[in-house]
Amino acid sequence: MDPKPDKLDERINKLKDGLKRAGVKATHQRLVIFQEVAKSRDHPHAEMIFNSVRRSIPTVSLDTVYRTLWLLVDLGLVETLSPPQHKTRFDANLSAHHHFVCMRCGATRDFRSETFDRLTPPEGLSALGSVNKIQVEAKGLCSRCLKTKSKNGQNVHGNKRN
Amino acid sequence: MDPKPDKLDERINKLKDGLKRAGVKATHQRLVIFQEVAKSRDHPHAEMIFNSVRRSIPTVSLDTVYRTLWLLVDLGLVETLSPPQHKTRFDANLSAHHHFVCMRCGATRDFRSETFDRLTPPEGLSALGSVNKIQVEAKGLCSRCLKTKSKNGQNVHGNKRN
DNA sequence: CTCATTGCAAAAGGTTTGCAGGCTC
DNA sequence: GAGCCTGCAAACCTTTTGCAATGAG
Repeated sequence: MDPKPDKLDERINKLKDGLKRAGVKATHQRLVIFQEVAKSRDHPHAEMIFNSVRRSIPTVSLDTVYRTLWLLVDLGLVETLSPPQHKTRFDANLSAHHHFVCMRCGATRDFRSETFDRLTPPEGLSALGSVNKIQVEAKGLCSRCLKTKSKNGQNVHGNKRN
Repeated sequence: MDPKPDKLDERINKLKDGLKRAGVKATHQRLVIFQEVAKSRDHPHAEMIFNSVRRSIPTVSLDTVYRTLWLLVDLGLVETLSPPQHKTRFDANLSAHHHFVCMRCGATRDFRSETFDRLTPPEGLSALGSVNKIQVEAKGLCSRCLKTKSKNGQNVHGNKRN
């Protein structure tokens, strides 16, 4: 949640470390972009980040924000909430079930768990809004992506993301 | 998961019911589109559905698929896996946490739960792939959307859908 | 000084919309 | 037969890419 300043500093150092280790340059843009993601309490999308960053770097461009974000994801310093495939997926199975999601290609499969079905929202969650369902997401890599992982680098079953 | 035929029939009837009750027409396209979503084991996106539907209705258009899917979502007969906002969201908080997601506007907030942190993948899940993290998603409507719900119909904080 | 990185502008997906003809009720 | 639906084409919005200029190491 709302990271305390010292916690934020710590993260920034981790970032600089990570950048150096990866042999990429610690540009002003990268530092500011990371800082904006790290200090936000919601999970911003690229344009929200773009707007915050613009306050300190008015000339920054949206594509730099995207490139930096994906770089940080590749370095393991930032994660995406959902797979990087902007395709809406549909579900006609309205009974209780849970999802295994491949964070590389976005493939999603149901799985059942009586234990997970019984989970209830923790105290205080209702402050954020109304909860309709509690669902568990197992995030990882599908067997297909596991196979092609080393070969193609970041490539995804015929999709390109570089 | 893989729905048995009788189960599928049952769903189709539920669909026809729902359509009639909503006072919309039970066109051939709608029936086939729903059937394709209902019988697929993964969670297809519009184009996958489009391709399946094309096998029985070669002249169907992609926008009809979209319109029908959103209609079914509005009628509560189909759900989307993630909010209908194709914007990738980023997260610099790598420690264990869980998400409250507004299915209307996509707003996402962290929440903590020691109980949820201790969940482990059920037996057999590894058949689908490797699991990196287990995360709980509380899906619902954020307080802001709860307020504007009745007023604007489907509209979302300045975004337009429909 | 050198090469990675940026900003720009244009392209590339995915999704939505306006309109005229077609089909359900 | 009336009006909802569909298909088409074009628009729209988010994200990606090619290129020349810039700046970090």
